[in-house]
Amino acid sequence: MSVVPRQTTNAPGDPAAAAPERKLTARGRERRSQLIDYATKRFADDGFHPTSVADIVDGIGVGKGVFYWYFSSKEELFTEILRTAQTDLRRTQRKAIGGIDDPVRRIEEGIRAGALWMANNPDLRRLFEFARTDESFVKAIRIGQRRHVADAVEHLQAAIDAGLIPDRDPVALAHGILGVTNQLTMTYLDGAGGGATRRSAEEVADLVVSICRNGFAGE
Amino acid sequence: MSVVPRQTTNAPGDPAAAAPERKLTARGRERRSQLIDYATKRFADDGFHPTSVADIVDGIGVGKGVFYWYFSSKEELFTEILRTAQTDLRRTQRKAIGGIDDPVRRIEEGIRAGALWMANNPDLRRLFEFARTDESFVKAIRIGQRRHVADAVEHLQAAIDAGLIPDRDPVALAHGILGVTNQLTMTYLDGAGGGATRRSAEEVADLVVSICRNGFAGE
DNA sequence: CACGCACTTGACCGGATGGTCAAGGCCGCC
DNA sequence: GGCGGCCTTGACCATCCGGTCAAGTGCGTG
Repeated sequence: MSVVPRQTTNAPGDPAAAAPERKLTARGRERRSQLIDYATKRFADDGFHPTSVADIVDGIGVGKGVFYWYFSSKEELFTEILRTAQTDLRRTQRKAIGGIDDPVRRIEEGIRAGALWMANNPDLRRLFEFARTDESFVKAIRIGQRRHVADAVEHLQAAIDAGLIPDRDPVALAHGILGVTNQLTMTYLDGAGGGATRRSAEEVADLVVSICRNGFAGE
Repeated sequence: MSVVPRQTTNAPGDPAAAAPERKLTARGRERRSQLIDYATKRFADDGFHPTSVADIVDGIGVGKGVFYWYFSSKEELFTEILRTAQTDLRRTQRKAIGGIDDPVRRIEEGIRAGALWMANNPDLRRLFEFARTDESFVKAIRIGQRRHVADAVEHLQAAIDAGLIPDRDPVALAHGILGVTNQLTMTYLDGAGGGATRRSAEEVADLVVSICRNGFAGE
């Protein structure tokens, strides 16, 4: 019997990674979550490539078949983690700016919520960062990032239209905000701060907002 | 023809992989550069882990032994690439602010030079980004980043002392600048810009400087 | 021209990896 | 109590990987 090598290439820009889509009982759903949680931790700690499927199932204490009962491949698992994380981040931000009317405050609270999410989910933040550097996942990450940027642009444009902030390229601004958020949360909350003082999540969020609003020279 | 056992390894008890440190002829130096250049490209295109030593030597068209004649391991090669890239970036920035006295202009030209370097060395930028996500290289990358931040902090502090910019945490500011530079060069110059307009390296550098200086609200 | 050393070859090794599968256990439901 | 399907096992497979090494090749030098 010939071995089917790999099922990739469907429509361009649409990575397949078909999930098994099985009927899961309560027990099954629990095991699936367990796999996702444990894998997230291992991927964040040791990296995606260095973490083998055997590492994951051994760490949980189950047979290898369990993994492939719930996921069709290691890539699919990772993509699934990314997708749900992006959804959660977006929901968190939307909720944070819920009842606010002032566009500038909407921007600021959105930034703060984003920074806090990164601070509270350091594993997922690391996974995002890795995914941006790996050809296999770059596409998946960009879908969420594009949406993320679009959300921010909307509020920036509203503030510009209302004459509340200067008229500058809102897309570039949105990317700038993203960059500051990533870098500062990593530096101050992931142990990457070389000699930098340790800070709480709230302090870092305030710092991010302040820098995004004023830059280094703004009044 | 008897062969005297070659003594390639250095002093015993040295656990860390060290460079072979051989006497290289002109031909040898050229080969070494060729390996570094080709590996840089492959690492940037396909990723560090997915690129095997066999890929590298096959791509160049030499035997596997050649690789291990010049480098003691794949990790050592990568670390070497990182180190020389960091040195080059720093030198470029120092040169760019050479004859400038005004602290604010020094900051701005430093940022611009950094952004231009990233734009002109997209492969190395990607390698930096990956290295930050991999436990094995995080330490190496942080050495350079710490120095990079320290340079920026020095100029920011000078500007603060001269009363030219507001007195805000210069370390956080420096990290913010780094984050903006990385994100914008990636977005606009690495093909990661989802629908964003294509821009020249100079335009992006100006954008980075502007955002770092004023944020989204600064006048 | 001959000698020695820088350089190159490519088969080979032990081990790890992603993924498969036939077989068996377990649980809920009739 | 028995049946069917969700779940689990773990040996097995083909392949690949980083790294080694004995055996050359060819160039610079004396």
